Amino acid sequence: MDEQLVIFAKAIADDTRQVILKHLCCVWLSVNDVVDLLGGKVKQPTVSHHLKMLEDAGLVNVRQEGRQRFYTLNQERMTFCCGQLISTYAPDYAQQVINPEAIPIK
Amino acid sequence: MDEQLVIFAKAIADDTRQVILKHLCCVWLSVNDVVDLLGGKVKQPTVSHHLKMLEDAGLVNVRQEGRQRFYTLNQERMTFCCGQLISTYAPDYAQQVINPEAIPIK
DNA sequence: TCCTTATATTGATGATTATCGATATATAGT
DNA sequence: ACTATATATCGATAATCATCAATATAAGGA
Repeated sequence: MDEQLVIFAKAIADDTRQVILKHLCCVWLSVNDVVDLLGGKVKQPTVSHHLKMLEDAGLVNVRQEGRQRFYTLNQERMTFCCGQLISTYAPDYAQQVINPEAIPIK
Repeated sequence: MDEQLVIFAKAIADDTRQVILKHLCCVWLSVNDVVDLLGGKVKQPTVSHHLKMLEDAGLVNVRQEGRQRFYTLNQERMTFCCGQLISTYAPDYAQQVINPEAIPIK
């Protein structure tokens, strides 16, 4: 059993976290930036909690700057995990769908 | 927000269900077949519950035969959902990694 | 040093979910 | 019709998890 794939799935198995991931795509945002972008739907401690889960799953990169922590989506990791999912649960498609050259190692 | 992607993620966000999916890869199994393959770790009602979740997510195909229900992994659906994940959360990789010709429509 | 700002952590609460025993339903065989 | 088998559903319970208010930590500026 690939424990990593379960951790990955749990990390994205929440609508709030998926919204956060979308906001973190291609940009670096501080925690409060994310809180603001969510428009008051969730408070800061909740956002911190979600970001920690995403960090534990390797789905975000983090950069500390002074007292702020900036997060961004880790597209390599996302791609790798999806590649693992397809290899494991869609082996008949893996060959056709995936270009192994382009899949990040880890 | 793509609700389907959250449903998909929730469906695979459980280790028992991932084990079940692996057993259902490339073979048709009855509910009791799955129960047996899990070696007494989970009872039949629990397996039925998991299979229902997987069915709701479209991740398994079902075939009724007499009083038995046979399930198998839906690799097309798995591939489609992973393609959606990559398109959404790894757009910079989507072009290189995915062969759009090979991705199932839905 | 004191105050402010940014984020993490703690503890509690409500909601969701995984699990099971018991039971219902449905089908096949006798 | 009766029995056995296969699966689904129900109701309950325990575990997990999302959320928040309060507080701790840590860093920058006065």
